[in-house]
Amino acid sequence: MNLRDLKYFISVAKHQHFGKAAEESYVSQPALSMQLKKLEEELGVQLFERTNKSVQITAVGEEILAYAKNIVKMSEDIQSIAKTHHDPFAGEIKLGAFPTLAPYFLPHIVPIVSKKFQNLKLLLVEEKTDNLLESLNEGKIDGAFLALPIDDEGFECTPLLEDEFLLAVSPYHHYAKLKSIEVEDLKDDCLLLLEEGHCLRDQALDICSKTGACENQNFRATSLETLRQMVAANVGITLIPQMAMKHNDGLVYIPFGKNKPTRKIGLVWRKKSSRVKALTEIVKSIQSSFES
Amino acid sequence: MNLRDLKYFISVAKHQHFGKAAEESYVSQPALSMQLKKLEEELGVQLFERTNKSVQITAVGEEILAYAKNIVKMSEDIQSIAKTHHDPFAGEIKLGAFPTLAPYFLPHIVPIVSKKFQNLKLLLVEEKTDNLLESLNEGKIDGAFLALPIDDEGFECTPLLEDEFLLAVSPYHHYAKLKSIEVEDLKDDCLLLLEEGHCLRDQALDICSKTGACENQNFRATSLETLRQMVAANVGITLIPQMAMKHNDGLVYIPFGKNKPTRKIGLVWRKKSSRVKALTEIVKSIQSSFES
DNA sequence: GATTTTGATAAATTATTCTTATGTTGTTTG
DNA sequence: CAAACAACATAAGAATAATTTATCAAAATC
Repeated sequence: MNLRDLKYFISVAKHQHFGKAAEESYVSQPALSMQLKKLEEELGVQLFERTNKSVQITAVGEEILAYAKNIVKMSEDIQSIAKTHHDPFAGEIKLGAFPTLAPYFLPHIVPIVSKKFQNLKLLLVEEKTDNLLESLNEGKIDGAFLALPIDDEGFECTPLLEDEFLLAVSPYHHYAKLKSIEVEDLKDDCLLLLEEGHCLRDQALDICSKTGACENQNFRATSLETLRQMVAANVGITLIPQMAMKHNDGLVYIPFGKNKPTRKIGLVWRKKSSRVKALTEIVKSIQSSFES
Repeated sequence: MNLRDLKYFISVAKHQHFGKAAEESYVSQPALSMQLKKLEEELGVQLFERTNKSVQITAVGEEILAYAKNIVKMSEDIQSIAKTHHDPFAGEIKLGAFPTLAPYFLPHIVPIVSKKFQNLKLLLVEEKTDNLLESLNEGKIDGAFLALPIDDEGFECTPLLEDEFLLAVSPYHHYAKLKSIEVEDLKDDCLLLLEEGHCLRDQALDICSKTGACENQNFRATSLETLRQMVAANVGITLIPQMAMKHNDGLVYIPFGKNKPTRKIGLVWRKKSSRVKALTEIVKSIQSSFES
């Protein structure tokens, strides 16, 4: 069986005439006759009763015709699906971001991207980095906004921005009056950190280990907002990325002086991703939005 | 696009491996790779992301996969439909008989045929001859029990039996005592006949015209049973086919002597009918039932 | 009765698809 | 680290399949 044969079949059923069907199918009449004969032989049933006067579909033919029409329709559906996806800037694209980035970053870039690519549906996922990498690998998402570097040969990473860490303290904390601070000054402090699995925690720990600062072992926040509340309550101090900084949230943010600790944010995708085109264009549009 | 390509596609999606898919499809791996590549080019979308390590279906691929599976399933449905109809003595067969034959003839032959061809569903239609011929031509029915001869080149006719006409009279009629009668004896009689369109009427008129008998113009029955009632009420006399004769119906049936008028009943079908095999076998089984 | 219509058939050509052999790339292993 | 392996892509020739043109045969029309 063959899609083409089914189309011939449908055409003959429609016209009840081999010649007209052949014309409609842009083939010669013998070609169509032969294919139809072959189809009948393959199925072992007679699809039409032919006389010189008329071509009549049989009962089995009628039954099969319904299926044939459905099959051809679905094959056309496939082509139309392909066509809409043919435009790389159409269809759905699934992006992820980790939890300490998503709520502060996505609200900025989503309007930019969706305005530029009107036919692109952005589906967003907020997950911890490890889960995002797994989803990426499994093809569940097309790209992820992650803290670079990502060490995986299968991935392509494009840096987007460098996000500065600030020291967040309560207004009543003795650091609150400082205009700036150095990383080394923290060597005797204990920082409040997020629970395991957050990359922000790892980044902060990394900074701590370089300076001698330690982690407050009594508490681990489950979200950055919780952390913010804890600092406001003067339970301790922490590092907050500039992006997550809020004005009038009851906290004092102290910038670092010379060796500013930062996190580098970039978009990551599978090298062989079928959405490479869309992803690189998304990166471009985000980058140009930073320039203005 | 092509049914085979879709099968290849489904197989690769299933195994996530070209080699295994090729094995399952009984083709070489390059053949499968090429067809899939062609399919991708035709559709203008990438169906899989390929690395040496893994084969992953794309989002579009996933979407198309669902359709492809459906298409392949339906093509298998077609084959199974064909297979069940492959037995020429299976499925439905539509037969017709005219009204003055159907109620007396079909009850005899239906049990015989349906016992012999257990998988054959008999659908029966009772219509006047002209309508049956039209239905036959249009393929609405596969065969018809008609009074022969039928003059149509497109039809095949097989005679089944010769049905004798008897003269039906009331017990109070002056013919009632006769043991037999000749057609010529009716030359001064007026017969009760059926309304227009019944072949029995035409047959009776034919006999009348040969003998000089006339039709009773005051009344035309709509069915043979009505006619029987009229004769019983001694309104007139008529010709009744032997097949429709009843015992103890209050009528006297007088057989004709030498030149017995008869109607010849046969099965008629389109020469090119797809059910020729079944029809000829049905004829055989009916004929052999008469012998016993 | 000649002509036209319509589907079937035949032979040659063209197109497609397959197989085998080989290439390329990345991974695993001794 | 090189060799072997695994997996998909590519190439060329062979095998299949489908198409076209020409022709036939049956039936219908004028």
